[in-house]
Amino acid sequence: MNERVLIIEDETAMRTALVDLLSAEGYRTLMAADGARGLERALNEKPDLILLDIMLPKLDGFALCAELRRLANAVPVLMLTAKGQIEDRVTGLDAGADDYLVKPFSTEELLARVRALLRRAERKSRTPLKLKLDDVEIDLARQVATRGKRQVHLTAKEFAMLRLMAEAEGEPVTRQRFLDVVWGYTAFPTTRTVDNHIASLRAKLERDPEEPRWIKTVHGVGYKFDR
Amino acid sequence: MNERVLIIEDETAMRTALVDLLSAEGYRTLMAADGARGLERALNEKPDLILLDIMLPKLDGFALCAELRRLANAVPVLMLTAKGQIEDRVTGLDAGADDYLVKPFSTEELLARVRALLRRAERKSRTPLKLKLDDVEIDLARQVATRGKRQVHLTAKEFAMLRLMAEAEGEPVTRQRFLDVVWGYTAFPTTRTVDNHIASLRAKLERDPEEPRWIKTVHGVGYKFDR
DNA sequence: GGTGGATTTTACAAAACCATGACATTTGTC
DNA sequence: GACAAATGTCATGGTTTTGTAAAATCCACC
Repeated sequence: MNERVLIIEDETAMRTALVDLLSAEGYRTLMAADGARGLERALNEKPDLILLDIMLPKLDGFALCAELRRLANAVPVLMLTAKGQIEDRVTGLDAGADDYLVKPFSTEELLARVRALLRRAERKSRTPLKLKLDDVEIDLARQVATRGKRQVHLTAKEFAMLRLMAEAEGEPVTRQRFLDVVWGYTAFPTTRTVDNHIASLRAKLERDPEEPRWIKTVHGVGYKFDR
Repeated sequence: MNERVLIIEDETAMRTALVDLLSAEGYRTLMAADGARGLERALNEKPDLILLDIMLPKLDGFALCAELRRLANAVPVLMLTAKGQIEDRVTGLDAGADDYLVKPFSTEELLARVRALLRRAERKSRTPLKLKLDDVEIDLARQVATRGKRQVHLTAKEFAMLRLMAEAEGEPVTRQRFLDVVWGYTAFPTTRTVDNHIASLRAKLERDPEEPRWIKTVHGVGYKFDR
């Protein structure tokens, strides 16, 4: 409870408005007026969420976000963009933002997104970093999998898919969502590619890949990880 | 009681007419004259129902509705469309509207739909997300059913039919309603198809499918779920 | 520029799901 | 009980979705 939100925004009026709004909602707020300080506070104070303007002195929002991700910081980022400032959401999301909002926006709209992002993050933090499937152990953080003593080699994509399913906590994940999250918004493989990776995951992890115990198909929807 | 209805409509005459009509019927009314404000009020004030014009300044009805759903807001939406404005109701229902009405409509027609939607929503909020039938447990939200330890596999259509019957709370559901709700307004299978799906539901869920304990036939009407 | 692994595409087979109609059985009515 | 209408059930076929192997491509690294 009482999540901490870092607001990185150079316009004073907007910044204080955001602080007031979020404080009134019960969030604790932190501020920064330029990109360099913003990055510093983000790393130092580990907020639960960042509201990030794109146009910023010193270091713009894209660069800041990309740098965070480069440092393996997974804090949820909600980008704020003036209309027309950004051609397509792709750029922002590629830099690693989790959602974006076009100014001017209504307060409720903002709060709804903030809540959604925090909920998603909460869920993420709840998912264990290790999975056990019969005799196979998977360390999602370190990207290592073992069957008994022997190492099982999984590729980066396979780990990412597994993590996404684990975060879904048993809910099915659609093929489209696999593509959006694992592949990103700039790559466009066919949805059949997903099936192939599922097949290889099953081949490596399931006792009987023909009758999967863990990675289940949800016909017409996608796949789910069954505990 | 005293449900709150949000009216999003740019034509002043129509808007005041709707407000007058609904107020006279005992509903509390809220208004918005364009899509952006409409979305804001919808999120802020959480009405029990929204009357939504399609042609709107700022943000049209389809987009508004789709955005609501994206934010996981399930408020019932009744779309109002001028004749010829919309080729098929499918588009609106695809955007997540619950019903639609073509202008000009009679006041009684409108009130009937409003009542129907509110009743349906009320019911929905009352129906539990899990059903128990002897040893079979059904989680309608996650779409998983178990008999003892073992999973019982139900198809998407079967879950949808079960949910519809559960929401009816023991009232019989007609074959036509099954088709309208589960199959949608674009598919037209014969009513016999419904019977077949009922048969497979019984085969999977009933102890003795010949003498169903839960899924009862109401001769000349349809089927009901008996608790 | 060659090599090896990862990834994607492609193509085809298999499985799941669904719709239909025939025929048997049950129900309601007279 | 006889009849007609409604429902149960099964076999069948068609369509969509999924499984998977093999070929093609990509890409980092040497």
